[in-house]
Amino acid sequence: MPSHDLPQDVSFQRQGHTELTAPPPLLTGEGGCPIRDVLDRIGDQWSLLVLAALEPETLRFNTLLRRIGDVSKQMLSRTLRRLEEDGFVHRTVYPEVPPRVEYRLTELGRSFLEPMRGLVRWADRHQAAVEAARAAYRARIGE
Amino acid sequence: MPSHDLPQDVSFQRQGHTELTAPPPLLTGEGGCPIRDVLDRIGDQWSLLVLAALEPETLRFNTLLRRIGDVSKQMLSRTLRRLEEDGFVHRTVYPEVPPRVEYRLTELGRSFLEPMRGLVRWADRHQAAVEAARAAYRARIGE
DNA sequence: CAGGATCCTCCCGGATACTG
DNA sequence: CAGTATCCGGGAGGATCCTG
Repeated sequence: MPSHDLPQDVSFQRQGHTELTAPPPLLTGEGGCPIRDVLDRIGDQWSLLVLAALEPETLRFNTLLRRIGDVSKQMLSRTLRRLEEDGFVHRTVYPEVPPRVEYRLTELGRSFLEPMRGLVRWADRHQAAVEAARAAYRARIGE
Repeated sequence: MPSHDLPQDVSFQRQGHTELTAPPPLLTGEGGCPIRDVLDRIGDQWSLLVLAALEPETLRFNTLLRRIGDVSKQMLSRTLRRLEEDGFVHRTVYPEVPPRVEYRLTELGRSFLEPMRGLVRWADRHQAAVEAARAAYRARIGE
């Protein structure tokens, strides 16, 4: 069986990006796959929610904790550090007792929410369609 | 309900959480936060990559498997079933021997990729800024 | 109050084998 | 070829305790 695979278009695989003909560039980028990048950034459970929470106003750690509601201190801390590291969030420590730490979006972080709005709008608009598709699926198979 | 913005309040908490601090639930006729919805849909490791792979052309299971490269059969199978259930992907079985199954995007699935492009474009444009922020962070602390 | 350290649990997801 | 069933290890992430 001569079925040894010749990968035809590996342009959005991790790392192994030997550049070759990409018929329609579309979502596959050069070098690192942009979709992978995006996923690495916002694919986790909390980053987006933190950004959304900070969108209207600067918040302190514990306030953020309560606002999101179902995130643990550990995860919030990790998420914030990552967001700070990536330049999405700015952290300000006020040398007071008790300590006060405020988090606010940077311009970069704010600019990121822009395209996110498109996604949210999509979810809004097509929620019914998705629901319908699920119902149809259940009717066809799930039953 | 007009096209709503990113939540200004606690309206993006998961339902089933006893509310204590914030008064108004603001938007959301019923407890779903759009951001949570989006995350639930594309937050997983593979959905987006599958959609992207199917964007230019209809593909068969094993082809898809190789195209993505680092996904297991199990996860691809699960992902495809979820995408089919949600109406993003259509599955066609050809009664042949050996069996042939093709996956293609539905209009819904295709429309979803539209706002995704915005995100990809953002990642493209700001990749350098993120990298710079990381370098600055490392210089400040990581060292 | 902000968050690090530690422990521990659960489940995601890869590998493999099997079926139609 | 197109999946499903089973096993299993590693990591995500919650709970708790502890510091400054």
